Amino acid sequence: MAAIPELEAIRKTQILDAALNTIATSGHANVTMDDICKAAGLSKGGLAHYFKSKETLFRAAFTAFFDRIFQRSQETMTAIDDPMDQLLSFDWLYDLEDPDLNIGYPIVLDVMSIAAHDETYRTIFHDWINNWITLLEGALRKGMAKGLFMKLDPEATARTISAIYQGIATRWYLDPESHSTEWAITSFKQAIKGLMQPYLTQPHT
Amino acid sequence: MAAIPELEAIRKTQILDAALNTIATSGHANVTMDDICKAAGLSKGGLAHYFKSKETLFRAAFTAFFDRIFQRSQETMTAIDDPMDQLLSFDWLYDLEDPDLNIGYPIVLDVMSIAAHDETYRTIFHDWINNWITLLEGALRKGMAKGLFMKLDPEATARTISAIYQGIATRWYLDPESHSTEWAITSFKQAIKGLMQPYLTQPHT
DNA sequence: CGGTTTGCCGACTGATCAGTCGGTATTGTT
DNA sequence: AACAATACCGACTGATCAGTCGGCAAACCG
Repeated sequence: MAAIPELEAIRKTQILDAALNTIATSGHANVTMDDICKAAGLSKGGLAHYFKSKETLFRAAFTAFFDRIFQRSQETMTAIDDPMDQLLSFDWLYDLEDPDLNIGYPIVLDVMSIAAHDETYRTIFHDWINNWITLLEGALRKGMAKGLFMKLDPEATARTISAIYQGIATRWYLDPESHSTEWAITSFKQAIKGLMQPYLTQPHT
Repeated sequence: MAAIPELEAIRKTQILDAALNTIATSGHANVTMDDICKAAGLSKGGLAHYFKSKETLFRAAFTAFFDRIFQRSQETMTAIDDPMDQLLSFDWLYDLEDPDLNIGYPIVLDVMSIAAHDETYRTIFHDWINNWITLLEGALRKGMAKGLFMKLDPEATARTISAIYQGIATRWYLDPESHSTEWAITSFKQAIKGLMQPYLTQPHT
């Protein structure tokens, strides 16, 4: 019997963290179960006790990661009051010192490349995006309610804004030599402000 | 001896095409040399005669693909005169009927995910982006020379524009259920027009 | 106490796959 | 004709790896 009842939860997060770190470092295609065992400090059999197969583990790891990122986004955004500032609040994406992001970029790129061939991963991606959209949509609706933004399609606009963030972030991460952090931050601000400009009832400070 | 002297070139493109199609269908991580042999109508030994290793073949295939896409972009763009229309000329990206693009999206996503862990692929990505940037930069410079755009940083702006295209295209491809083609086209036009708005000397028709 | 369950170990197995190599056939050269 | 080089074949090899399984130890149960 387990000494502590929460052992299972502890082990699972321990394994999921190990999996995420290993995948982020080597890429999902190059990761073996042995690598993850080593990173998690468990044996093959021990790991098998908690996750039946590699696929199960990978999916759980990716899902766990996206949940974590969503929490972050939500917390950052709700700490801000002005709707326009909320739309622009994702500058924390451009910080590789942040451990979540450091592993996050490779993970997201891996998930997207798998999603191109796998229905299940497409769903994971879809769900993640939808969370993101819900947050941005909230800010847009609030702005309309407050009379700051004119009438617009909040979902479509939210999708455009998040796609802009993602496009710029991908460049910034994969080719930092040509895409500085200043470029990234200036770019997303200009792009999003430019997009919102026609809908603003008053100039944004 | 070869019956026809161009045999080598023929075989190589035949193999590269087979590789690209197979990778696009299954994802680079799931493709075996045997798969490619079958697709190319050659045996293992036959294929080995032209490409020494899987890595060599993959790199050659990806590079060949990016060259092809660059050609396309260049041709499309030079057929257009107005600089602002040139910036907006990439709506051909949003057409899955196009065979190049049909295989192109999975390929690009694969390359990006590999690039996250592999210097060589980062270079391939970097070079591809730079080609793209050069084209957009040309349009921006022409616009400035013509007095249509006010003074701006052409490289940084070109990078922002192409990042917007890519962000929107990725969404459109991976989650079409939530990102319609109309959304994609409206989005990139709004975003790019919004971005350029402050620099326009006269309203764009 | 004996018996059972849980947690974990790591050697083993079977499958997969990249790359090799001896061979054949066709074309060209002398 | 003899020889050589190129183009291609496919059986084989060695390495890798996911998943299995028998076993052990510690904790709990009756």
